[in-house]
Amino acid sequence: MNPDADARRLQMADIARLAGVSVSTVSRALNGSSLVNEATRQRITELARSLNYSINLSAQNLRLKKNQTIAVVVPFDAQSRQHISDPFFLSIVGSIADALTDRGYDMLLSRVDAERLDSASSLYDSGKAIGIVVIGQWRHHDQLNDMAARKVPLVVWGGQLPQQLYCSVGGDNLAGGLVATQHLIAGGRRHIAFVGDAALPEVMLRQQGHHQALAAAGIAREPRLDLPVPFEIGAARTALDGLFASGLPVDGIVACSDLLALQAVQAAQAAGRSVPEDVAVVGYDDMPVATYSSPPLTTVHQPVDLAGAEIVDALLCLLAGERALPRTLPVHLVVRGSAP
Amino acid sequence: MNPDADARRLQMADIARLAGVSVSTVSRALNGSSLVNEATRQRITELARSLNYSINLSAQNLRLKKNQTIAVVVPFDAQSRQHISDPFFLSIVGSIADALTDRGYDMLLSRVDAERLDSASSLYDSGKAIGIVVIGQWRHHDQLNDMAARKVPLVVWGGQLPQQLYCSVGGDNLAGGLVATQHLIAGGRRHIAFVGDAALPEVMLRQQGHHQALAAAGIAREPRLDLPVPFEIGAARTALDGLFASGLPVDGIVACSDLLALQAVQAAQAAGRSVPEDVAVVGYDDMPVATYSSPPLTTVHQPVDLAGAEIVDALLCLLAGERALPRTLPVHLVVRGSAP
DNA sequence: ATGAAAGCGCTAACAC
DNA sequence: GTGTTAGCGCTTTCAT
Repeated sequence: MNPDADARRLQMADIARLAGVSVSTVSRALNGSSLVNEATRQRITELARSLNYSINLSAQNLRLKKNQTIAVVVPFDAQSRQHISDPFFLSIVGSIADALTDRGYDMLLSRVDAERLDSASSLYDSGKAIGIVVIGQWRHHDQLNDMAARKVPLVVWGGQLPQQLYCSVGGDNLAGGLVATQHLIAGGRRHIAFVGDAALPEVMLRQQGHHQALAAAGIAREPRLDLPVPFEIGAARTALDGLFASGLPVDGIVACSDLLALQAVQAAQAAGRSVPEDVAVVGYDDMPVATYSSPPLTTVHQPVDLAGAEIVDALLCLLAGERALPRTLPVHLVVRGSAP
Repeated sequence: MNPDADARRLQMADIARLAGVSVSTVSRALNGSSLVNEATRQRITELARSLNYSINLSAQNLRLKKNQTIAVVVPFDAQSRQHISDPFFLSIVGSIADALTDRGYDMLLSRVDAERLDSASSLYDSGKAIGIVVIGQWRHHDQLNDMAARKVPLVVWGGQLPQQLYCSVGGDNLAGGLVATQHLIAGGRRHIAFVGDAALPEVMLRQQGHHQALAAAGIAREPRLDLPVPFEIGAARTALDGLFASGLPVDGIVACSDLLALQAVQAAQAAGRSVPEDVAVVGYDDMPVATYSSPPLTTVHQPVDLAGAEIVDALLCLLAGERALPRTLPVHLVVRGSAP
């Protein structure tokens, strides 16, 4: 017996030999061509299945110049070499995975340095993927614009910015920031802190909404209440402790993620303030954790399930050669115990 | 000018023509072969980069019979068509993504029906991936064994079982269940509920540890204190409310995830019991949320960062033709407010 | 209805 | 050192 006969991968020629037909017939049979006799088609399909044969995709893709792989890129912070820790980003990835699976595409998950988002385009250039989804704009709107200008099929989860060449899909950040702050104001709060790094476009838009709400209520802006903390875990606590220690009056907090909101709750409690009585807290994202914390978080719900589908649809438009317009998805406030 | 000249993808022949050399020379230059003149190598590399050329991987893979893609499979519950919601599974995926990236592999993320884990092997059979990582055994140890018997390079995140043909990597579930319950017993608790579905191997092992701890302390098992609730969100609350309504004495809870623990805390509080005074709660996983809840969760820490590296190392062993033994990673209890 | 043969874009003997 | 050539496993004309 050939020693490596079972180690070698089965290929079409093997099936053809075993079925006593030519490879072309096998190819046709397996692809459901109507040019092949129904009986032989059955026989070949059967044989292939029983031998657990399946087509070599590298060869098929090469021949058909086809590829069904979409790259999803989750940037990481190179300084801290930190893992994706925020549950929101991971949920979005899950949602995209579902949408791609439904439409018969494969998903290549990769991570790139958040400072070099444009390095993601090598995934496209190399033919690994036919399109790219980047989760978040981070600080490099410009790099994303460059990629789009180079005709890389690209969709970005994030905020919609002026002068934007790429297609973005994201929650309505302006509205999110607005409703969060409006809710706190309606609850009688006047000294509202904003927790999030406005260097990120999404956060900047939320902060604009926040400022709009303040202005509409005739509340003067207090710059020291804007805390530019990153999403990465841990960094926020110090800033929040500092806020409560500063003596600055604070009776409300708008945080840019549920995790940040939970940290705000903790910091407040550690400083001897009760939530929501002394300080009302509004989170962002409405992740499962928002329901199960004590008190449960009032938070801005982002439509994660919808997000994956919208991102993928936009990308497929792009791949079909159509123009894909940026999409802004509706958000809404979910009122729970932390800010009734 | 050729109308679709710029639409067509650049290929080696183009570079060769432009550089005035043959394709083989380009191939050699781009692959850093020492057989090519340093000057021409420079020139070709330069040219290729300036034109943004990069190798067609389908062709390269076909030719080299190579492939650097690992499939990571996250099962989903077909009945509820539920998304991956537990942050732990998503963290593991992130950790694997990091480990694969570090080692120069690509990660294909896919989702399969948790009842048909074996369908994952088509990813291997089709050549999409050279190896497979399955997150969790779910109820189909047997299907995983079949895949391994069919020589699919496979590593499974989960518990180590007897009669196991595949390589598993997982936290030390037995020890985890043991220390969680021991800690509660040391704190004077005698009526300890266990929240998790023992039909899943990982949970079963934890439950064994739990029972061992009870036996060692001479505490009789009360079957009604074992709550077989699934990981999926939401289902647990009813069971927990039922527990507290039943009149059965309960002064401690061991939950199989931090999310389940948070729900236990909520259910206890809703039933008028205070945590940790009336009921002490221990979670599992030590996700970020455990730190930021109130009270913060005492929980069994799983080494997520290590997990990705171990899983990938095991798979690479397998791919190198070596035997990969199951690996059990150390866990430890992190004591916080919910069970001091 | 089926087979023979020509490539898809790349690499690696093998020549020179 | 560089070019020529023969495939990798598949699909698809073009014959028959």
